[in-house]
Amino acid sequence: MAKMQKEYNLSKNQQIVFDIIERSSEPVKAYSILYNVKKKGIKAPPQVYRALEKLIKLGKIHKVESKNAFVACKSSNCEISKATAFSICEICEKVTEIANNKLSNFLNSFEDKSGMKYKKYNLEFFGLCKKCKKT
Amino acid sequence: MAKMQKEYNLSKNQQIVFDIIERSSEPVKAYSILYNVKKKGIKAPPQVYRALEKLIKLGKIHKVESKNAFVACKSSNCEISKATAFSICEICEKVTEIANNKLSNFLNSFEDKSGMKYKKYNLEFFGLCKKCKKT
DNA sequence: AACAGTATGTAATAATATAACATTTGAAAG
DNA sequence: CTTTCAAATGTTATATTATTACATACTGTT
Repeated sequence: MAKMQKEYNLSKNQQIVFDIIERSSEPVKAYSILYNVKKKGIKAPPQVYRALEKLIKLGKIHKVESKNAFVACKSSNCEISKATAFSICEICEKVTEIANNKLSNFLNSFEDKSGMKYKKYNLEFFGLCKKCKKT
Repeated sequence: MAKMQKEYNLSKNQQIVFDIIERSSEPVKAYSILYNVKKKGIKAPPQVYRALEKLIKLGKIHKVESKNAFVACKSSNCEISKATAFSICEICEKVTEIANNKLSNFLNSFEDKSGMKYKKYNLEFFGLCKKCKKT
């Protein structure tokens, strides 16, 4: 039920693109999505990019900037995408969204001397994941 | 003197590219650099991208991922680029590197439950700068 | 039915980045 | 000084990522 509520107002193309991203275990690139949805009638880049743009606005996906790739948002309450953090393994390239209250509280309330009020942030951590650290 | 020490081991192309970026008051895009260095004999993208890659490795510039653009590092002690934070105005697009010990201490020591050890991070804050907030 | 806002389809092209290979340079070691 | 090796350069071509522009269709109001 909660799941249906999350998704029932997506348009056809938005739903198709979202499904691809949600089912992937790793970040998906725009042209990889395009390739995978050709069979569903989506043929051209703008169709994909428009869906991506809307999904980001809705907070259903995030863009991992350092990889130009997209992941589904894991936190069900992430209605609007304004605070994102990822951990990225430099060897296996696994990307995980970080859900950590201490981190988000710190960053959401962060202010520096510039007098700028921050509404949004994106943080990407790089390092070695558990598995790759061992090898 | 300190300045010379900072720069004397850059190669010709690296120095040319670095000069462009350092003199700019805003992030510079790779192809904008390319356009500006044609007169200096740099003619092709790989020449620019190779210089950028090296300069990033040296910590002399950073890439602002959300803008695909490059800025000179402001903190003179930033020998190796491993911890970067920027504030980005959503209206005027001004980008400023954030140097804040509380922030960098917090992020450098951050650990989450994933067991991943972070060596590096990039953080981009978005909001309205002082000027744009008023208008 | 008329309207407004959103979404779609399509062709073309812009912008960003890398691959591959030949050549040159510069510093260190013999 | 010359051999050597890593780094840097020059060059052509191409891969990858993203947007512009414009025509059409769908959806939910009034």
